Amino acid sequence: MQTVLANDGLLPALGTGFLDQAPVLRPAAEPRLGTRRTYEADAEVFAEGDRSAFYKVVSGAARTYKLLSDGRRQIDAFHLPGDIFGVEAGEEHRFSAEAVTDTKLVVYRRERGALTSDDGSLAREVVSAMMRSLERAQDHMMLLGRKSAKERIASFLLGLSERVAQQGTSLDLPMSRADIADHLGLTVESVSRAVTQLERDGLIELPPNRRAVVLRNAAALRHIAA
Amino acid sequence: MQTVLANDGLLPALGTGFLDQAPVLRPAAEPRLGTRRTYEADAEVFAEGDRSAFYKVVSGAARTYKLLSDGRRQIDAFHLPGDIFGVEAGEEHRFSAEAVTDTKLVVYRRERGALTSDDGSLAREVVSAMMRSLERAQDHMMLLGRKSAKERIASFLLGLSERVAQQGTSLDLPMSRADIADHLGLTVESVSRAVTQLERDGLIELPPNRRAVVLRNAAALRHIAA
DNA sequence: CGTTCTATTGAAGAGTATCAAGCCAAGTGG
DNA sequence: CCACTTGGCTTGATACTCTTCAATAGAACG
Repeated sequence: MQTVLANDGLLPALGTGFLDQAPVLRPAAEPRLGTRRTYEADAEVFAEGDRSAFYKVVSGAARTYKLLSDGRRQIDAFHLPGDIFGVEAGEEHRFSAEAVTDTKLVVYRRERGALTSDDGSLAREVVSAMMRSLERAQDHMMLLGRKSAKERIASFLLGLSERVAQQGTSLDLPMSRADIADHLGLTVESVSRAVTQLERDGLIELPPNRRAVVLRNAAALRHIAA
Repeated sequence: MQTVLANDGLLPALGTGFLDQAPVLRPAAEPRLGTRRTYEADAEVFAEGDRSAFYKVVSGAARTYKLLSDGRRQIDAFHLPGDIFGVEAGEEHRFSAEAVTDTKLVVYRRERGALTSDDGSLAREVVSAMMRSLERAQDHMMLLGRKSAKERIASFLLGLSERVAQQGTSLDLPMSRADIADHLGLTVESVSRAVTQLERDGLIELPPNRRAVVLRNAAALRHIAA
């Protein structure tokens, strides 16, 4: 019988320094299980009610979202290379997922032994991913509940830039304005106006096609982000 | 060496039916570790930056929240009897917690062995609590990002009533309008207006002190909640 | 019975949504 | 290589929901 989540490890782990021991971004570690799949832009990865599995982004980006009956959409998160998403408590997904652009994922199906036969690093990664999701969700609730449009955009751009970590260079925006709007609880028009405003104020700079951003004044953005 | 998170259990558990095996509400099972503490209304349980520990509500209610520098507050969740809160990835709490009313909690400090010497049921409860938090957070993001004031109030009341599970009877509101407002991303005035509106429409009924609700027409509320 | 705190109600204003063009980049076919 | 089309982004005008500011009402407590 194989111990799944580190013996002697997890709960202290849940506590102190767990993430340090098992960084989520480990491109080096080739998973023993899981199959690589390619999705083209806007392709469905899974839908609400599908039997759950989880996924790790290799390249591209994915969005997870929920819909109301009248079509209103809330994108709870964008998932970038290295991120794990789709972890669920139950057997079925409670939200849907799609590729934002052409995307490669590793799919881990929940078959018996799929994780137990591993050395546990994937298991740790999964728990770590879950916690990371929770932390992001908490920050995002603050954004959605209490921040203005401008503050939301500033927060979003800063958060994205921290995650891709290419300081100084241009930050790619793989997602459309509609995606950003549905993530930030705004309309496309409000997103556009806030972005334009920040651009006019000289805090950011955008190329003609508007699908990338250079953060000209990250300090000022941080100040705005509140 | 003691296995912390059920051997052979956790990851399939993360997958299928884990929650069924380890229901969070188990008032019967007396925890072997953890100390009971009493807090009076509005007392601080922990603050952002405090060394993390986690807590189980015995009676009363707690709120966890974050603040922006200018004082705007977002209450990410209310915690009712049976709920576990305060689980963190790092060593420090990333948000603050206070008692909503006079409240009794069991405090589990993260000392080495605090969980390992247990039979694992607490560990399972903790992971389960984390997942539950994540699910609630996802639903709450939909509420904050996309629902109207009236929809938010309807969702909130229904959610609360499902959690206390006293169908038909009066639902206690231990928290103030300000708390509700900061949870739902509204102002006290908007909360009050939406509540009054639902009352005028005959969907709910409130006592003179306005600190409880009877759901007169749950079906209609569900329809509004979207 | 007054004080205090919370909740409600009213009026005015701000911020974002909605509706409607217009613009521009990228792709398509001649 | 150049119209033409298409889809996403931006911009403008107006509407509406929620906030803000202000006052009143009501419950709880001494």
